[in-house]
Amino acid sequence: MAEQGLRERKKQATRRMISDVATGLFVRRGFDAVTVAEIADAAGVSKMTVFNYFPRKEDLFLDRHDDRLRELEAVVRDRPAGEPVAVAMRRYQHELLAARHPLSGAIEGVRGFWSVLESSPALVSRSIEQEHEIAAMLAGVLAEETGDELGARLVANLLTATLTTIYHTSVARIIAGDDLARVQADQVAVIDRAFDVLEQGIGPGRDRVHSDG
Amino acid sequence: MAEQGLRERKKQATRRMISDVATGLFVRRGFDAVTVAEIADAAGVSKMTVFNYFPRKEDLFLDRHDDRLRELEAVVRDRPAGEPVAVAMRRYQHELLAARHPLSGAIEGVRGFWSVLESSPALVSRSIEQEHEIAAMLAGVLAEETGDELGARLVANLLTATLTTIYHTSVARIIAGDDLARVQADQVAVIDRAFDVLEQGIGPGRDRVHSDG
DNA sequence: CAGAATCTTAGACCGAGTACAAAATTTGGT
DNA sequence: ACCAAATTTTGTACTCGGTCTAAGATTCTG
Repeated sequence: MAEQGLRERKKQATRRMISDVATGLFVRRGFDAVTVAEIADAAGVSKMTVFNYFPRKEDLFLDRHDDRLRELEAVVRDRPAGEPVAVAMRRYQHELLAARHPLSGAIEGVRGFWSVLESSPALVSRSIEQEHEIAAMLAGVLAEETGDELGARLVANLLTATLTTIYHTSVARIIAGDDLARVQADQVAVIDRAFDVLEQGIGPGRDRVHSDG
Repeated sequence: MAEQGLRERKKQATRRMISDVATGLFVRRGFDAVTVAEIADAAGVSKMTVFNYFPRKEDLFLDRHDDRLRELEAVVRDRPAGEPVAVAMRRYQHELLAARHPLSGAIEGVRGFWSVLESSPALVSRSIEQEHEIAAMLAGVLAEETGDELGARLVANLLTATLTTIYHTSVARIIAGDDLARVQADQVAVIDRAFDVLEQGIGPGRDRVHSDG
């Protein structure tokens, strides 16, 4: 199964090549200023081929989404039996951060990434859409586990909101020019605070710091 | 200030007329099957004028967004001093439901609305974007109140996730063919459950089931 | 090596959205 | 009521993302 034949290998290579060429152009000149025809040209390929690999122009830039979706699904599915989703996800976020993973948001590269993203409403819109796909996936997995549709959707949407808040907090600070090392250090507390709120709620109930149950 | 002059009144009328014509066409034939040129034609106006009032085609259908945004902002801003946002928002959701307001999601009309919405990815995408705008607005208002950026964003995003979950729950059931009266009755509990989760968190902490009062 | 299956290509085509300058309409002052 | 300024509407032409189709090139199977 590791062997895939020439055709499949060529396709993977072409896909990556197109994506790389496109990303390079986007970074240099901004998303909207680069046309698909231009990308095809620079990649030595026809416009149709570009769309063949990437249904929308936005997918040329946001092409890690599927991987992320699969990884998040694995986090939920493969967590120890009986462990609350929030606990597994909190741990995963800490791991991302510790590994200096791009998706932790606490990495130098987000500057370039974010400036391209913000350069285009279409790109922003698509990334929001991807966030929604994550929520839908989580809701599906959880509903499968518990059979409780409403509960699954509630948890999935709250969880997704938590993840994006954590990510955006880091990105915002790095964009603002904060020192990377400092942001990385602070993110540990950000993750914990976010998940504390998720687990204990926003209600004024008992003081947030402490749990009596 | 009630008097607005002929020009302003005409603009309002034209705007509404275009929107009505467009909505009619969308309902009959689906969003993507109707071109803007066609709408302009049917409305007896030029294509440019349509875009003059509605920057994107999607706005022709989702034109209540600004009102909603303002109303939600008022709910937060005008709530009794010291009252938690979640409490004010919960009350507001119950009011929407009691008033059989379209935005409660528990109303016959959502069928047509939703079928048009689902008929177009662009429309779905735009509505998700609007949801994001709501979250951003709430985050802004809350940050203004407390000065706590991270806390504001956390609460705003969780709150928005709660609102959309409530709405979608109702819509999904009505689409599925459930009896309207029954859905409306059940929504009271849905709202309370959703806000209970929001206020008390998804953690395993205290038993989630209790407290129906 | 032959034929089936798949991928790529060129070119025409569609619709959303923009640019621009001319024409129509409302406004405010007299 | 009339004129000039401000604003809105319109027609036309254009760009760009995305789809369609039919033909050509490449890889696969045996």
